[in-house]
Amino acid sequence: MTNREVARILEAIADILQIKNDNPFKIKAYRNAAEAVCHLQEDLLPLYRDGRLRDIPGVGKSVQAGIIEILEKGSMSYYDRLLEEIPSGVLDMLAIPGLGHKTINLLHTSLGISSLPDLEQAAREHRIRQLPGMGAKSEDNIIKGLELLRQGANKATLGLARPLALEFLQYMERTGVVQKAALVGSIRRGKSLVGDVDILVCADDLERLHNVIETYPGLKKIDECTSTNIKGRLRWELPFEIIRVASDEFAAAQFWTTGSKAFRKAVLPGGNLQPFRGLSDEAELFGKMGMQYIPPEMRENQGEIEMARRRELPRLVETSDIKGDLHVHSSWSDGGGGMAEMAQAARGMGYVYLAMTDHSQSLSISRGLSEERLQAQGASLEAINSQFKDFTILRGTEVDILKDGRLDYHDEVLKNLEVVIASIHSHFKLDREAQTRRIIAAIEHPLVNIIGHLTGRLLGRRPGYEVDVDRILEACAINQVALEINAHPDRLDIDEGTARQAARLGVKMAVNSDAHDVNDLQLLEYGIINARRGWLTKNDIINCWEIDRLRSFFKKDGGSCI
DNA sequence: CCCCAATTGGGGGAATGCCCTCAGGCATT
Repeated sequence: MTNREVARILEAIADILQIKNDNPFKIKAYRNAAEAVCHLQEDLLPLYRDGRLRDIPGVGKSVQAGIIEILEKGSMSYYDRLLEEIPSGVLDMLAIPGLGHKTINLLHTSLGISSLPDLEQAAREHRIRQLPGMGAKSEDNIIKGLELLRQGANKATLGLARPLALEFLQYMERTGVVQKAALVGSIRRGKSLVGDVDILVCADDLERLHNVIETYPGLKKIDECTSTNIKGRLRWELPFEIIRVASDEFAAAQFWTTGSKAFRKAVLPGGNLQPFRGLSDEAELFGKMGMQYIPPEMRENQGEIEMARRRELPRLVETSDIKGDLHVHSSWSDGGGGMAEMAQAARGMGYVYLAMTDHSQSLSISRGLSEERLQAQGASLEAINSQFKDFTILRGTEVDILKDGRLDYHDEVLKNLEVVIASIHSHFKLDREAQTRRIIAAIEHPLVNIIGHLTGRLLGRRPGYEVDVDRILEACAINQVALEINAHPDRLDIDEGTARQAARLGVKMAVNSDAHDVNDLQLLEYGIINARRGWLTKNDIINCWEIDRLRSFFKKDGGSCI
């Protein structure tokens, strides 16, 4: 059980209590504990073994007891009892935009709605508009929200699926039941939303393989079990498939099961893998086909096959190419770590620079910095910076783009910063034209360097706002403004398609973690995967550059601006 | 519920505008 999963249970308890209209401080306590567990740098298990769970700020006597129960038994009796009152189907309704705890309580108690299907039926039968505070529009929004949910249904973010898949894979390797094992399928290709976990294995002892899988603590259930296939579900109902092949077929099977379907069809139309038996790895296989090795992230049949035949594949960016992170929050706004702590962690990752980019004043919910506090932060930052010889903290901001396209700080304030990210955090529902003009106004502002999370999408939860990407890319190219690839696995914004289009137009990008604590810095990896899916090289990505080149880009030396 | 002062009891809410319906819930990181 990962920290994140324990946190999700605590969060669910808070949600149930809030729906029940319980003591607000109790709710807050569970939410605080969930957040604290989420931001924890250490695993809960060793903390539990050393009896140090209470050391976590926000974890008291009773939450500690709950966490211990979860770690020991995989469940928690208080949570189970709450679920009897408020079933999980009621909690599912929280995913619908516009429905919060109060409204859900009303729907549950007065109409007896306990699931998403119940909700849909009630909305279609116009029973919801009879409730106080609800009308025809509310019913409309509910139906729209349900449709949105259905689109993302049965898909998990890479951020959820990949760690679970790796944990499962490592478990099988640790038990020694597999001679070879590899992640394949859409997770290997790095898709941002995946349907299932596909793992390829070689295992001589079939019976033992079955036993080992049946006793895996992260297993929910097994649906199907043959000598070549084991299908079932992991935690969070994540489907998995284990594909068992002979040792001399492994490389060919790796190639075949990684896909994608379109790639397979184009590169090997007959699907005859016989000539590729006995190969030692995929590289050899590509060699036999007269091609360069195609990285899994590119295998979508979008021109990469022809390029590989001509030996013209780009050298894709790698995590080790990253020299710094340009979007990081600290406890000055809504981050969980101090500036020095974040800087040390970034330095520990081998970075040579880090931009501190806390929120600006309009985003009050994130304790956005007033111009005065921003100045104070700058002074503190300089003091920390002077302690480093081989590392630089860049003074920056994630400044809000206001409704009309103006920025949330005066130019005199922005002038003193080295990195200005401009992002949208409000007015998501402007029409396409207004939204596009708003963003272009920010791009044309001479002091803006990067546009943060361009579309604001949250994978599986919220579509991005409407923007004209072509016009935005054009404006970025003209004004020497970079687009962010926000690496958070719930965002991955811009997406791979936009990234590829941007690169073709000469628009530079920044792969940023948007970290709110030390752990989050590691999320940058997902951004790199997404960048690779967009065929990017280190030249396309400004935080792969030396600091001098980066600084000169920010000064827009070569641009037509200023 | 947790924390912090003390060892039983009091204090603690992230701020603000939008939206839909008519007072207040919801969304934003």
